[in-house]
Amino acid sequence: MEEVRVRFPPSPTGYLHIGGARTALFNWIFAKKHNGKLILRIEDTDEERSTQTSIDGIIDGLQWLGLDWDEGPYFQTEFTADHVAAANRLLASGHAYKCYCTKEELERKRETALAEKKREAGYDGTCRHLSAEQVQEKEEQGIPSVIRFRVPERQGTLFYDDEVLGRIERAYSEIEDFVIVRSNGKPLYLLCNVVDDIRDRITHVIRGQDHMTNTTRQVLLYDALQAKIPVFAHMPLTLDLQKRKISKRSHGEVVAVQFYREKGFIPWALCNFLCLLGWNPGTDQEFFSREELIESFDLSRMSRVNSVFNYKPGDAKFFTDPKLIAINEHYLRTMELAELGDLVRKELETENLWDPAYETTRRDWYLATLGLIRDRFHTLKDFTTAGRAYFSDKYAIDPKPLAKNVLKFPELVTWLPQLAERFSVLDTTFNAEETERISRELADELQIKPGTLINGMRTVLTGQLAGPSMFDIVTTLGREKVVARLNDVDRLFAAA
RNA sequence: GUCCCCAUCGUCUAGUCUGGUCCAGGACACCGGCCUUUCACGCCGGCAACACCGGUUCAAAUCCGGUUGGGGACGCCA
Repeated sequence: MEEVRVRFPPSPTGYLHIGGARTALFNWIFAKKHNGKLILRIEDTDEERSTQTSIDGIIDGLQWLGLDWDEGPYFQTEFTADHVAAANRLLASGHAYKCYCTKEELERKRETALAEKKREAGYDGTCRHLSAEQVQEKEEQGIPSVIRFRVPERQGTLFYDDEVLGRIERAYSEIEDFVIVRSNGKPLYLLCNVVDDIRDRITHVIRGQDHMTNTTRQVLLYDALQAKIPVFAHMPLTLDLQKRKISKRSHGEVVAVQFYREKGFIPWALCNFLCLLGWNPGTDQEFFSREELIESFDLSRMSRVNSVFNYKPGDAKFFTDPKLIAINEHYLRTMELAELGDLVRKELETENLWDPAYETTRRDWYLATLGLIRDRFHTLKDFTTAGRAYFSDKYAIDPKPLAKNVLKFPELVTWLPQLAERFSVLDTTFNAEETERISRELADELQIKPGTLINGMRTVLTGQLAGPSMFDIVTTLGREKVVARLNDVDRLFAAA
């Protein structure tokens, strides 16, 4: 059987956004599923808009997501000779012709057509039937020209069979003679893309529905170049709540892959979310390991309906699609602790909170602590913010619990040190049961609710309103830190 | 405007090809309850959709036609 070869061909004119990442993901899964190859090709023929920063960002983003490729990155501009040769072949075989119409002329024609509101398919064919003499004359005058593809003057429709959408048809008469080479000699996307796909022996072109009109024209190109037409699969698009195509321009960083990296998302969680946009396995399964996704994936289960990225600007709680957050949370609290440990390590390192002992003598403590605190967290960032008190003695006290659980009870300034004193004599018995017993006992003696002591303790020890069971916190932190922090309670009153 | 694609809960979607098991299933979000020293997690329960009209049929979310709605494309961008 023929080797499956797919490609991801981003144009480096901006960062990698989630739509592009989704396209890359589906191609990646497809390649893996069929033991095929994924080719990364940077389509940088638009010299004015292509940037190195963008190239780096795209590659960086793909790597972060864990989407690896088998060949490339190739750069389209390195194959200009191929593209020009193909254009010349088309010219020689009569599949293309030189067009001397100027940009300005065409623009004027377009505008008048638009004004009359009866705009027909593109180019009017002025240069299509130029005689050899006329062409020679123009050449001698040095009039610049572009190369246009000569769309066959056929009755009926052109069609191709899309793996997702079924048969797609379009009347030949609806397809204009499109430009394949600019007047400066630079070949255009439509041609380059086909020439490269032929050279790279691409078998399946999996891309967005926004390419559908390109595909009909490219099918013509494959025929004219006498190459086998690949299988096309047009995926539904991802839109915003206003049903607009998502883009950097109108949506900003929330659609950038980089944003999720900076926000502390787990790369695979983003992939998992993305694969559910326009695809489902036909079962109720929503969480997939890589292997499971590759196993379950099938192009035939791709939806034909555009999906909406449920993002509401200005929402403090749901700063991106709530389902994406939910999926990230799911992974955060169910993934292997060792794996989570590696991800959190990076967070701790950037905050200078990493202790090498977490890899050795304190590894058990490190992983157990992550397991204790992760249930309440949303992203990896929470480990160094809300969870900071577990890894550092310098942590902020949230004003809300400070007021509610501490300042409201001024006597805590003596109660908590009292508690600390009783804790301090505990040695091997400094465990959850004993610390709880002692705390309740003291509350009883002071004739206050245990909650007063417990909640005050939580605020002082972690700076947080909420957290794990208080006595798990106490044992995790250890006697020394607990005693020190409780004794230090007066600083909170002093500061207030 | 022209061509192409699409149409199930607020969002992601199952079900449509092969009509009956669907007074439409799951997930997220939301609401309520349980658990609890806090907040979560977890568990239980609830709210919520077949765009509209007509046709075919004993029977339509499912097939057909139309309407409406949405999207995409219409560059010497990719």
